[in-house]
Order: sequence, then C-alpha cells, then structure tokens
Amino acid sequence: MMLEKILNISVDCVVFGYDITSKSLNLLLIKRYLESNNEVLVDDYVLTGYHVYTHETLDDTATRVLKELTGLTNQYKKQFKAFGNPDRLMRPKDIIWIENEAFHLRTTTIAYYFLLKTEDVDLTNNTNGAAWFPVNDLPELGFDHKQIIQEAYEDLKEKCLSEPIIFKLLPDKFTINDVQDLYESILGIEIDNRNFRRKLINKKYIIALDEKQVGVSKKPAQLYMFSKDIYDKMFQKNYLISI
Amino acid sequence: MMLEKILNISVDCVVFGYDITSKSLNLLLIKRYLESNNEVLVDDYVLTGYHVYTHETLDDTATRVLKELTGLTNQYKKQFKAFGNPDRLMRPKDIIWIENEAFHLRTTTIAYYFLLKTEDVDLTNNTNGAAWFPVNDLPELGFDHKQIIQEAYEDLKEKCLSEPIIFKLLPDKFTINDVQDLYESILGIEIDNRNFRRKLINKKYIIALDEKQVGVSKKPAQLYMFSKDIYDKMFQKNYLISI
DNA sequence: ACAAAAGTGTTATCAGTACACCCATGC
DNA sequence: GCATGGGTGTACTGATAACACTTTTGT
Repeated sequence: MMLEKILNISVDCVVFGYDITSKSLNLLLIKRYLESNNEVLVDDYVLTGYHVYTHETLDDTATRVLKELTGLTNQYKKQFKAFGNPDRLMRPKDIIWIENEAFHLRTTTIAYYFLLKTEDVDLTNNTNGAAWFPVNDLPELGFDHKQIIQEAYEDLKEKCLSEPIIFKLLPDKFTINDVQDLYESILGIEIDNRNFRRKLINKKYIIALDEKQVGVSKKPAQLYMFSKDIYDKMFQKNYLISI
Repeated sequence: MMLEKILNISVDCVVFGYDITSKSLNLLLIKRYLESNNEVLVDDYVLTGYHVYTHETLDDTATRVLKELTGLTNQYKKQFKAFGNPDRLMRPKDIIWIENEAFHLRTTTIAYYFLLKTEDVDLTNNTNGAAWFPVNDLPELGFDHKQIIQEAYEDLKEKCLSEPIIFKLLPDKFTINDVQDLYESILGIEIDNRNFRRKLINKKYIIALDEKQVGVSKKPAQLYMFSKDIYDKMFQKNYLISI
C-alpha cells in the first residue's frame, strides 16, 4: 500500500512509563536539535508523533508511532484530545524546525497517551535521542507539547481514580505497596498504608499469588496480580451522583 | 479576514437539549435530503457541523457552528473525541452526498457536544430542516454520526455524575424534582425521591429561592438555583480511589 | 372532595478515615 | 542483633439505601 501522508493531521503520543525501581512516573520524549553555522537554532524536546496516513485510522497511527519508537504493541492507549489552534506551531523555534522538516504550519494533532513500563522499552539503539524524564521535571518542550502533556496528565489523574488503568503501569506481579507508591506518584498525595492495603486486598480481582518477592534485601513482600477477567465480570456501573 | 476552509478537517456538534415540559432529552439534527429524477437518493439526518477555517481554533469552529444554527452563544461546550477513520464517510449515501457538497472524502472531524435548553432554540425560521429528536428515538443517521452521538452520550452520562453540568440543561430556577427527572432521563435509572432530595438540598450551592412555581395546576413546588460561585469556592479534588 | 404531585424521617449498613506498633527477613 | 520495610486491628464518622405516608394546592 502506498504511504500517503495527510499533511495537516498528525498524531502525538504522550508516553507515560513507570519505573518501578526508582518509583518514578516518566515521559518518553524526543530530542529536537538543529544548528547552523555553529549556532544552535533549536535544542529542546518534543513528543513522539507523525502524520496520519490516508489509509489508516487515528488509532492505527498512534499504534504505529509507538511501535516505531519503542517496538511495543498492545499497550494501553487512549485518545484524549485534539489540538488545532492556528498558532500552535508558530513559535520562532517551531517555525525554524518546520521549515527544516517540511510539514504543514497549520497542522491539527490528535493526542493519545500510552501507559507502559519503562523496563519494557530498550532505548540503547534508538536514533531519535529519545529519553525518559520524570513527569514533574520536564525539559524545555517544543510546539504546544507542554500543554498536551499537561492535559494528558490531568486525564490520567482523573481516570486512574475510576478505572483500573494503574495496573498498565505495573508489572504483572506486584506488591500492594507498589500500587500505593504509584498512586502517590501519579496523584502527588500520601495514602494511609493500612487503609489502602485493606481496600485493595478486599477486591476480588486483586489476587494473592503463591509467591513473594525475590532478590530484595529486606523482608520479601507478597505478590499480587490484577485479573481483568474478574474485574470485567464483576463490573457494573454504579450511578452514584457525586457533584 | 478571508474565510479559507481546511478541507479535510471539520467540527461536528452533538447538541443536547432538554425539554423540561416533556421531560425529554433531545438531540438537534439536520435533515439531509437529495433527489434526482424523482428518485430519493438521500433522506436522513446528520449532526450540524462545518469545516474549520484556517484562522480559527477548533473551539471557535464549534461555537460558530452552534451560533449559525441556533443563534446561541455561551452554551456549555465540550470537545470529546476526534473521528478520523478513512471509511467514515464512505457509505454509498455519504458518497453521493459528498459529491453533491464537494468536500473531502478523507475528512477528520473533531466532535463536540453542547448542553442547552430546547426552549432557548427557535427553529421556526430555520432553513436546514433542523429538528429535535429524543435521544433514545433517533431517525436514520448519515456518515458515522450514530457512533459520534453514542460516544457523546456515554461521555455525558459519565460526566454528569461527577460534575454539575446537569444544570446547563435546566432553567436557572428549577425544582428538586426537575433535577431528579433529568438525571433519570439521562441515565435511564430510577432514583429514590427522598434520598435524592435530601442529598441535593444539603449542598450549599443548591440555593432555595423565595419563590414557588407559578401556573402549575397542582401544588406548586419550591424553586432552587445552582450557584456556580459557591460550587467553585467549595470545590476541592477528592482523591477517592474507586476502582 | 378529589386528584396529583410535593414533601417528609428513621433505621441499617457500608465505606472511609485516623491512628501506632509488631513482625519477618536479609545482612 | 539490627535495620528495613512489610504487615496488622479498632473505633469513629458520615454517606447511602431501603422504605410509605401525609400535606398542599388547584380544579
């Protein structure tokens, strides 16, 4: 099939990766660097993204972009907003960059976010200057990507309260404290360990395994898994109005 | 300013209107009709929408589209999803229609929904064949607009549980039972009147007015208003994890 | 006086919150 | 044996859910 780009429509991907070792919620960003006559014209970071091809769905574009950068497929993906302000690519650095890259100044982007584990991504051979940054300590960002990230993060914060997407950021086998640490990272709050533990263990879709942590230098913790099957079976909308 | 359309990007508007008299949640749709040699080629309904102009934001496009159809501005508006499947305008009727209208077969649309009161809209002079339809009894729809409506409605159902957007569908002065009726319409559930009443009246931003209904043929009910000011002041995120 | 919708109270249950110490393990 | 993080129990409070009858008004 011929790959014909739609020149004014792109998909940008906010890739959230949780590093369970350092307990850090990170974003995967791409280096944007341009110099001319020893003068640095552009030196910052952007989200990974690409034009939509004429034959593909927006979801397909997002999947493709993630795969090209990380090799990963089947990660949690959500389209959360379209950004199409006429001036969104119009800052001086962006204009220089776009001249160099030959794409359309009036591009609307459909933004997605992905949830995955940093450990699943191998960046050693990547040629994009891709790197992880803690979500609360980001470098200078090009285009309107700071805003896009901001809105993705807000959506993630909200969604993780009502849907079990948190487990997409964790390994298949995790401890209760892993989950608590991650909630605390995402939401920037402190949670009472006893209450949290009770709450989670009481869920039927949080299943205690016959396994404990290995290779830790302290008391090894009980491992659990999340059962999507049980969750889906149990799930029923509750119409609790809380305004 | 010159009005130059972006030919492959549009905004479609799902206009929810609540008719408090008939207690009906309605959608505002546009007639699509085309015949040739006495043969009816296209006869169905679509959402109101239009291309994005090069100089305007997506939000501006949505606002403009609503204004052109209804004359209304400053209504609650939410961008909820972009639809860009390559085949979304490719059903036979859609292709006939698009030939006739001369727009792009590979158009991505940014979908918004609006919340307003049917009584605020005057359709008597409208030339689009616009009409209200109960959200659960829609006519045949063109393009992928059935799906767009479906997703808008799902989003509305979810949002009305956690944000006070329900009041955008009601007049400034309403009774407790009005609110209950509307929740029941939107969610398709039954709510216990005593519990609901207590819950709502206890909110500090639901303010009892010194007024009762007039012109009703039964016992007139107490009127209330919603104070956005008080709501905003009181509001603080609660990080209740309910997965 | 009657029809229709408005309005009212109590109890039981469940979930959330606050709070401090002992335990098991690897080193 | 000790440092580290894992793991545990109770009491209070507030919200939800279930449930049926009386009151007010217009006609």
